[in-house]
Amino acid sequence: MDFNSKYGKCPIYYTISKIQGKWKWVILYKLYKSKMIRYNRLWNDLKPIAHRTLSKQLKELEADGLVHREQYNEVPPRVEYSLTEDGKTLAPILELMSDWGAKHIDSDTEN
Amino acid sequence: MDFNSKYGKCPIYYTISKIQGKWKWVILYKLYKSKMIRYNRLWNDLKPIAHRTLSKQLKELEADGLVHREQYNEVPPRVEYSLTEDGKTLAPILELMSDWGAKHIDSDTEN
DNA sequence: CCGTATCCGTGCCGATACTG
DNA sequence: CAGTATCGGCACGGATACGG
Repeated sequence: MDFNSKYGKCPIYYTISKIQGKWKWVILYKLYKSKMIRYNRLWNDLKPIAHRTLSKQLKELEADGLVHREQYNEVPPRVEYSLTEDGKTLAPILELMSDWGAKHIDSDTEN
Repeated sequence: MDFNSKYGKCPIYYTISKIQGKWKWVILYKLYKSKMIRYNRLWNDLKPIAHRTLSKQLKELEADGLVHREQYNEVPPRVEYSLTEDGKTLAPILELMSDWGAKHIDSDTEN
């Protein structure tokens, strides 16, 4: 494996590097399930996430072309987030990750 | 979504929390593809990873029951790592992540 | 060969307060 | 409502050296 170039030519390393951050996968999953969701709704669903964190990770996802941001100049302001076409290609991974987690939460004795 | 309990009852959050760490997905992928691999081989393939990092993440994966460690008391010592049955259930995700990365590395203009 | 010990930088992330 | 600004802690991970 060659890590000299930026993403090391290791496909899976590229993927996890691109979607790094404690909440990014969860954010993507939420957007995937909601199709479209307002900032505050997202924030409430993901609480206890901090504003700064949510905002920053959304911005990064947007810059990476995975998330689309639509702003309506109303009063009060409204902003809706959704997956881009590129972002939607992650859907199978999101589903599998969620399924895997669901199966293993149960088998954990605690909780 | 409820994050009061340890894993917040959010399956995908559980998954990424369990497999957190800059290299864990790559390590798992390597083990998946190799079936079984010696420590030094792994270290070479993942270079520039630090010993401390590789060792620690392997230990955590072992503690989480995803990776099996087999030690042979020879001279020189030999240790082989492989996926447990539980670890193998991640295979579809590993495949998809790798595929996704492969597709998107190409479409990145740089590199 | 296969790690652990030690030390240390930095980058992520959270709390809180403030703005258009 | 939808964020940004500022500040700070701390956990993660890297370099290096040493041990079984």
